Amino acid sequence: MKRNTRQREAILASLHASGRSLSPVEIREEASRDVPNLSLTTVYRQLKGLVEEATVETVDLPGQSTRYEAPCGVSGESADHHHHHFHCVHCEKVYPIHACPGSMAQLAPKGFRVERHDLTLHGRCPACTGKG
Amino acid sequence: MKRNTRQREAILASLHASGRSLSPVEIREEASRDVPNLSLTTVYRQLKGLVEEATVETVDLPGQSTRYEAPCGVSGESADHHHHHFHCVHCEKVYPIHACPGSMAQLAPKGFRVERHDLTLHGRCPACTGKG
DNA sequence: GTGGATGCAAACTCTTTGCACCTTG
DNA sequence: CAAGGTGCAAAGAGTTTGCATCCAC
Repeated sequence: MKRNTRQREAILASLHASGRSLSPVEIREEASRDVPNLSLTTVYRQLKGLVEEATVETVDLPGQSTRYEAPCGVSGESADHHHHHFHCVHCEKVYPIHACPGSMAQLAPKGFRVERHDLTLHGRCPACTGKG
Repeated sequence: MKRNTRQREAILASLHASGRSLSPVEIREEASRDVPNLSLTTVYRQLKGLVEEATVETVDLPGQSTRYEAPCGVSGESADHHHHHFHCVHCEKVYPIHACPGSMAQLAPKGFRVERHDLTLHGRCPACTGKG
């Protein structure tokens, strides 16, 4: 995955433009505006390559299939900026949350070594607080 | 799902005996000792019924398919006791954590209404802290 | 020009459904 | 005995792979 193909550019553009985590299907929908016949296969293959080269990050939320996001541009920090996610139960969109409650190590019983944590908030995004 | 079949009993027994969250495949492995020809189809069907009647709870962790657990017997509390999970990155087992850092509502940006949160700790369980 | 990238179709994995047979109450 | 449950096989949904063609460098 080294060449700058139209497909690759369109996929990256969709991720940067959205500012949130997208599923492969969402990416294809967005990128299809630039590359009409873009196949899902190509989306999956490009994402795999982009994740390997750390240009894109995977986002795994409970009960959902993997989404992808462009690393945030927070003050010079690069790719692996630690953050969490907000999942809107109404529109199903996923937004980054650049905050963290801190170490969770004290929650585990003795004998468990905590190395990492994932936190997901569920609720209504600003656009959906009044709906349904 | 109202009858007490051998299959149903074996599935429930495997969940209670384990004390942790099991995948459908793990459940079948355990329950197969009691019911040798137990089909995965039946496991899925019983789990669906058990979840509907709140006898069993689903556990969704990031990047993994749904697991199931018997509600804990913590001091008279019933089915929907709020808790989190610890995922061992070595043996892949999932353990309940009966602790919670409390409300996470303040982490979300203004305009987001937080209704619920999921927290998953990753690391080594007591049996795996020395291994690999 | 050539090796990497693409798109289609087929393969794969996980889960659900259709259907004939079996079991519980 | 009748309604519900089981097991097999097939169907679906999401993701990956094989292969001939295409295109970026």
